[in-house]
Amino acid sequence: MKKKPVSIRNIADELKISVTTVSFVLNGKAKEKHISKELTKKVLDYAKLINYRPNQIAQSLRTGKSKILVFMVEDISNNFFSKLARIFEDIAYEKGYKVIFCSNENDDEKSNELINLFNFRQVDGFIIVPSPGIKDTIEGLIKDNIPVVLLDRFFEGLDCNSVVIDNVQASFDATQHLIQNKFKNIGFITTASDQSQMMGRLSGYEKAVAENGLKSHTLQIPFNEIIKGRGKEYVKNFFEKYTDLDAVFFATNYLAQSGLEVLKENNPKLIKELGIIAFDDNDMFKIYDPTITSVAQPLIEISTKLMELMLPLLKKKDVSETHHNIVLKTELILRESSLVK
Amino acid sequence: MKKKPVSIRNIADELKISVTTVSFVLNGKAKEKHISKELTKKVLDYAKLINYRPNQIAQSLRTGKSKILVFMVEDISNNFFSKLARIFEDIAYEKGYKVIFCSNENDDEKSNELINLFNFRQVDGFIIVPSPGIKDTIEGLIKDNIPVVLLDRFFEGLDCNSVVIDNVQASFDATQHLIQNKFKNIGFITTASDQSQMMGRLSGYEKAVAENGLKSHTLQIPFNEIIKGRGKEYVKNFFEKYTDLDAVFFATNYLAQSGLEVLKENNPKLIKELGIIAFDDNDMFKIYDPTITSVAQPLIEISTKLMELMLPLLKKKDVSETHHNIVLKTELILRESSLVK
DNA sequence: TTTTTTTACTAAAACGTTTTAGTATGTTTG
DNA sequence: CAAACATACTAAAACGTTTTAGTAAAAAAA
Repeated sequence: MKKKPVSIRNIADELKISVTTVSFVLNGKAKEKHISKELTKKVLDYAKLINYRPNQIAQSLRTGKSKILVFMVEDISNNFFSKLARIFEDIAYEKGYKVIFCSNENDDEKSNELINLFNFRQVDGFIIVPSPGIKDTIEGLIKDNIPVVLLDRFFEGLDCNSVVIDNVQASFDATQHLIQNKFKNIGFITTASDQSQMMGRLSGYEKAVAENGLKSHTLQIPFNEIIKGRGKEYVKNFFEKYTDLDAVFFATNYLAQSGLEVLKENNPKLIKELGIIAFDDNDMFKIYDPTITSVAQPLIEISTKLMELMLPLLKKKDVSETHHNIVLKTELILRESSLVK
Repeated sequence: MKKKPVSIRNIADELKISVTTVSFVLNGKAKEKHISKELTKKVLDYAKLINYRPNQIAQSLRTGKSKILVFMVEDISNNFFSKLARIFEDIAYEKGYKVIFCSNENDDEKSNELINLFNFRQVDGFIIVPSPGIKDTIEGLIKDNIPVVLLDRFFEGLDCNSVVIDNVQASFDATQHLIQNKFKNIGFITTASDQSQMMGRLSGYEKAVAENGLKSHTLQIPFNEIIKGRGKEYVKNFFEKYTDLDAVFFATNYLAQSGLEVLKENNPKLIKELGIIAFDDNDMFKIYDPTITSVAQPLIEISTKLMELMLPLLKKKDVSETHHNIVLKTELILRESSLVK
């Protein structure tokens, strides 16, 4: 029943030539290998006729290249990451690479498990949004000459390719924007994390607040509390404690979601009264009431840069040469929630 | 620099035994193949010591199984599909399968291209949200004995495994709910599509409306107009034409998004006055004002069933035996938007 | 004319597994 | 005591490619 796919051998047999010749032709090495024009054409024509597709598994075994990339993010169901994945998918396919997406939940064990699962040899490269404690693992990959590009965050003191945004500036600008719109008591809700992106966002906020002689009010929720779904309680307590807040800046999109949820449940009219900005845009923000101002990351640019960094690594034999750290600008999308009230 | 991974050969050489023996032991066939306890232990211990991981590419070439599944959806950045992907990911990994996600944009050419790209042999099975015109392609896959399970929609007259929801019932219940809450002029906004899921949703709505002696008001937007981003205009015209609508039911989540966007732009207070239900839930619906009633699909159940149908196909040699069509119930999540106004 | 070079092609090894079809012992059984 | 069987192991083929190291004939150079 199962029709066996045609192989290079079938072509060779049919044309009474060797597999070597067929392989050379099919790999565009006809000239280089002195295969005659006529034979070259015959092979090409017959291959097309029987719709020959090379067995990539066999190719991989022989060449050591699988044409598969791993795109490991925190959570593929998160709006930011899924949008990014969608764009990266197209770029990768265009270059002949397939992509395996996976979610590490920002958990070290899960990250290591996944990286291990892919077993080094069976994928050509890794795009990784690293969890906090896998610096050594990443270092190991680089030592083993596996192409890696970090995304969204990086490790201090680890020389590795990365594509990130200027979190400090983004956060500074957003805060500054709130201040310009007359908000004076700006709360900052973030995760208790020493990862680069979160540190950047915090310091951008603090810088802006300090420069304007305002006080900072930050809530740093432990990550595992968020995982356990207890983030909302923290947010609730925060709003109860600082009743004189006139604005709030959420450092991630899921924090913005829980934050809005809490407000909706406990003090709905505050949603219209507070100045609100969320990090990472969401399609729903432009139809919310009020529409929510957000810090939008340049998804297309990020994906493009990722591939630009990845491609040379995939060609090279020595990956450890020079690393590049790309830092991209964000865009502050102004909407109703941050207007002077 | 690049340290070469250990192979079965290294183990054999080190222990002065044959690769065959090592392979048998490593595949748990020690007893069956009469390998002595002592040798078995020695192999296992040494394999663990040097952290042996089989080269899956070589395994794949030999066995013809890649342990990779393709999960093809309309658009992985769509909330519904990314949530589903996240859950399916875990289930698949648990069973030792990796997953390649891809987006077909509900486009036939793209679908065929992708299926072709995976080249039949290099992946073990396909989970597919089929675009309208790939019935033949799917049939071809089944004929070639490739495991396929359809998702979200199916083809009339094609015998193939599938996991879908009871769209008619879901839509009927949602409409009925609006009617019970005193809405009398219910609009239905959908795509002009003859795909099973959309037909089901339309007929569920129409049945409910007819049974209650109400008039149906439907807007069917051509799919390519939506792609071109012109969906909003259609919605706008619809609302302008039927000014006496008191409720609206959106047949997909992206339609709900454009719909709300249009209302927000042109007639914001209508959002609070209309009865609103959206097909497919969205995290933001519970923090919207008003919170939006939605028809939620059972994501975990869907993913579980998909895997339950897929696994036996992956074992069997003949895929074409009996097919199963799983139809799951949805849940109507009641929120403010559908309450009596 | 002999030697060298170029052209046109190929045999066979290699990638790392799994699996078939063994062999050489030792142990029962009739 | 031979025949049958069980135990413990292995050689080699196979999966479908790519690539190295060729060969044989024709053309060019000496």
